[in-house]
Amino acid sequence: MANKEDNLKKITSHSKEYGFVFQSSEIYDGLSAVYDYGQMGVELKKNIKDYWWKAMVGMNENIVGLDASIFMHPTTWKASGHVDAFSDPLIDNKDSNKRYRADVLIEEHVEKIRLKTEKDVAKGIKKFGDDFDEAQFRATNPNVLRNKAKIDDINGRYKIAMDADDMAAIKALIEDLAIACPVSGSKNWTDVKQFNLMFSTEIGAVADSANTIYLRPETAQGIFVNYLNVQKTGRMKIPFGIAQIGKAFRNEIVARQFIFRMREFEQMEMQFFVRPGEEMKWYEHWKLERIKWHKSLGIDEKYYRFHNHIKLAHYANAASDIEFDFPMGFKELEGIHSRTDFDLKQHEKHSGKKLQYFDPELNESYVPYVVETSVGLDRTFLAILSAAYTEEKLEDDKERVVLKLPIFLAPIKVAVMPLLKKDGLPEKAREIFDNLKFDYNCHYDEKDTPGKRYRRQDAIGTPFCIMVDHQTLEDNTVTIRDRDTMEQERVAIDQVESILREKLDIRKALA
RNA sequence: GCGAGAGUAGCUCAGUUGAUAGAGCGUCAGCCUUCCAAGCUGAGGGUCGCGGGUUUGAGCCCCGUCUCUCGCUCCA
Repeated sequence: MANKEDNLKKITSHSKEYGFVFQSSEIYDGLSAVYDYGQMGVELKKNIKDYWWKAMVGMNENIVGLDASIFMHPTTWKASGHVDAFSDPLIDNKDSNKRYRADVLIEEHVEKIRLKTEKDVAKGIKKFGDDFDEAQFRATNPNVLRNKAKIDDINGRYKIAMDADDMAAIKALIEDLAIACPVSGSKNWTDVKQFNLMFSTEIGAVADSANTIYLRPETAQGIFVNYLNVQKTGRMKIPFGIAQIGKAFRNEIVARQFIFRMREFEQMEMQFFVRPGEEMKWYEHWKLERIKWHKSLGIDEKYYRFHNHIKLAHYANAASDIEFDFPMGFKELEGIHSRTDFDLKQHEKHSGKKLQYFDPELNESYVPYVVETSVGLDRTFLAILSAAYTEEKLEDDKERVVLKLPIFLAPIKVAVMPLLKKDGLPEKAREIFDNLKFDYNCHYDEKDTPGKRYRRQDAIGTPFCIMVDHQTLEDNTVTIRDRDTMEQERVAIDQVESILREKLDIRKALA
């Protein structure tokens, strides 16, 4: 385990050293949980996006793309439930240093009181058997009534406080109820702090609370509010999907573990609109399709597993995660959710617009059900990087660090190098480089010994190196060196392009 | 937010009881001409996280502050 944790450190520093990922605003000591993609990272990230887009939009006739704005009408987030569900009142116990959700503490307290009543009822049943009139007992027993009044009072105060965003009142409630920390047993609490997980800002020149808008915490809502636009203008027939890649923002209380959990991150998601009643069929379909996509990257299957949710979000009736064995253990990489018609219904309600689809086959209109696939782009990036990062022991106790990236995702596809920096070899290598750069990201490198140059390319995951040597000048052949096997193959220069094209073809992966 | 640890060159780090800031690697230039990182010569690079204090004198001692890392709470 310590070894694996070490691995995350190694990947983080390798990422920095070779220009994959830098910490944001590093010259100002950095900004926690925000990262920038460097010259290599931006290429890898772009290739992942393209590959996903190709698999989702390119390969499916009934899926189209969308690029919705990050800013949306504030009512969007009321409708989606994020305004209410995405803000947690938090409180710390000063003695145990444990943090709790204030609402959970209060709920647990209420639950305790409720259990007392149930205990009393159970006692009554035991004592009086069939003669026990439970309904009457619940309606008249002084203890029960007292407890019920307590609960109503607590819930009432809680609701008033929350509706008014009155955190002091929440704290007062916790103190009045004499709730103690389960760990320290003390009632020594900090003030209650509200953590809104959505970032907000103001639109318009004049700051005014009426103009508060949010940075989207998920890209999905942009799809939902556009679903009818796309359906009508694209003449889409159910079932169909809308795919989108975009940034999302969450004000995580604690966000760590490199790019795994960031405040600003990127999602690749697809909302699939289906006939009500058929959602489970499509849910299963997309679970299979999505795991297939991950496995098409060629990473060992043991890195992946499904995790089915038992506790569901407010909008879902089934949910499953594809988890990846990151350096810090199995964690969520992608979520596949059956979101029912919750979101569209909510938007109908809040907008007053009909968001129904007329199904010619059934000759009826309905609000479609939605199956969502949502994969973290940055997490996919980290997954690929951590699976690719390899420290190899070679003969003579030598070591090499190589990124065994899926070759079609590598930032640089081929490096061209002259064996020596003289005898006309650089000119010949340049010629090959200048031709290849139209089709592939290429590097030209003539500095240092060949071995050193190979290792530099290994470190950034370049799958192929083309070496121009003296024989090249005689018979127009070069060697192509393979990143993973380190073996060289001598081929004619005019075959290089077709060889590369075949090796980098994604047909096999996507078939 | 709490607790713990850390902050000196691009990276990894050293820096004694307080006295002109160091190494290795990397980078760049030149030499060498070599197919899997270790040849030679040279150069560049630091207001020691920031601010204040003690002192003739602070990378080092004291106070404050910021940031990062780890743990806890949270995580469609």
